[in-house]
Amino acid sequence: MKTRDRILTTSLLLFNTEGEQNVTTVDIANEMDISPGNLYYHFRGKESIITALYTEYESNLTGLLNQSLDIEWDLEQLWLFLYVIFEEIHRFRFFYLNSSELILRYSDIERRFRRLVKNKVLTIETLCKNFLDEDALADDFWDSKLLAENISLCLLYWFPYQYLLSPKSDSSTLIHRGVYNILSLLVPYTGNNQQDFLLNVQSMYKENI
Amino acid sequence: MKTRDRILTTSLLLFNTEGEQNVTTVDIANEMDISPGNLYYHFRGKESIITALYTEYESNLTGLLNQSLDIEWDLEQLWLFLYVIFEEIHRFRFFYLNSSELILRYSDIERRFRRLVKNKVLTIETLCKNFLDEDALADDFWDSKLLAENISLCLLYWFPYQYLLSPKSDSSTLIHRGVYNILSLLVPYTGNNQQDFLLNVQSMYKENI
DNA sequence: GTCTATATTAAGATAGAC
DNA sequence: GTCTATCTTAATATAGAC
Repeated sequence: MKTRDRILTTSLLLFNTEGEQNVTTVDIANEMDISPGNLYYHFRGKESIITALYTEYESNLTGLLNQSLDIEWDLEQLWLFLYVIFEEIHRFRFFYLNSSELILRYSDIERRFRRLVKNKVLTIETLCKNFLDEDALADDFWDSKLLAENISLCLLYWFPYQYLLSPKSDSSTLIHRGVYNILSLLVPYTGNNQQDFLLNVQSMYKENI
Repeated sequence: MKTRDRILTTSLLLFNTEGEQNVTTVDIANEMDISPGNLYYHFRGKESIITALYTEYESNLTGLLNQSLDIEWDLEQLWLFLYVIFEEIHRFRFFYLNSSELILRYSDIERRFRRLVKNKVLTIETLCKNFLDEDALADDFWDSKLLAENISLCLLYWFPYQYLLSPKSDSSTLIHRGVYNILSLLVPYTGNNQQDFLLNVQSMYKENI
């Protein structure tokens, strides 16, 4: 593994566990047993490491979101889709543990992160419309919009919220619970099959945990 | 107004607008046109300012939460209650814009913040049980717990989410939309009166905006 | 590509005069 | 109580040897 890649991997690990603001370039170099000077040979500084990480994350997530359009979903596919999204978010969770302050300091990432979130909300709205009973989503545009916003909010802040309540949670369990939580938000909009849908989701949850 | 109080007021303002990590003791002193030395006469440092602000916030919110128990709620009271909570959160929103990193650095606040959030979830659960149709909340304990968790998550991250999507939002509109959003989460659990409840909430929203 | 040594900058904090 | 001047510490960044 090349040093440049090791720097990215190590930075990601430290940012996720210690918080981006609590990690310095020297910390990263120490963790890798290389000198700070070496680190600065590969990257102009911390911001440029963060930008490289963000670029990877953005491209992964955009790929996932684009895949999802024009598909007729069943519950199992939907579960898997949400699972993979959560996994990706978890892999780069430091962006979320600190999104508000991070975007204040790095305005380039601010624009890109905002665009990505808006893209995410739109994808979720489309997905909901394809998946859910159209009659159950009221004519009033608020309903489907509110639903998509709440799902998006949950996707964004699920990990920060869970780490706040219990910092030592097991990540795989957290992801399963996150998927379950989002699917539970859909229940009221599944028309006449609410009871079935809920039972299916619950049994899926129990299988996977 | 005494200097000590002016320091707290100014710090709160700067923390909320610039982000806590982007504000130094010198920034605070400059904003007030006093010397850094003077600031250090009144507070041991930034952490001790933050702790003082947190103590005020905690005591305000605990008071609100305690008030709420053992009351039979109608929709109007509930609207007002949520509004006041959101106002208080907004007043000290810097804690929320950066909660994850902040608690990593200040472990005293970490314990207290976690306790407060848990207290909040419990209050919301009780409140839901009092307010909502008991039959609509399934026997399975997950349902009422999930609902309370989602409301709590929304209370915690409403402002960070909204500022992320549109940084220049008007705060009073944001609060109204936050209350509306939370009440909309309750709709599926209002039993046979769902339609009425939703219409009432919507008209209340339109009145208040 | 990598190291050591060092320069630069900024935040945090204190001492002592007024 | 408040100011000026100054110290300490830590993070960021670069230069030059290997």
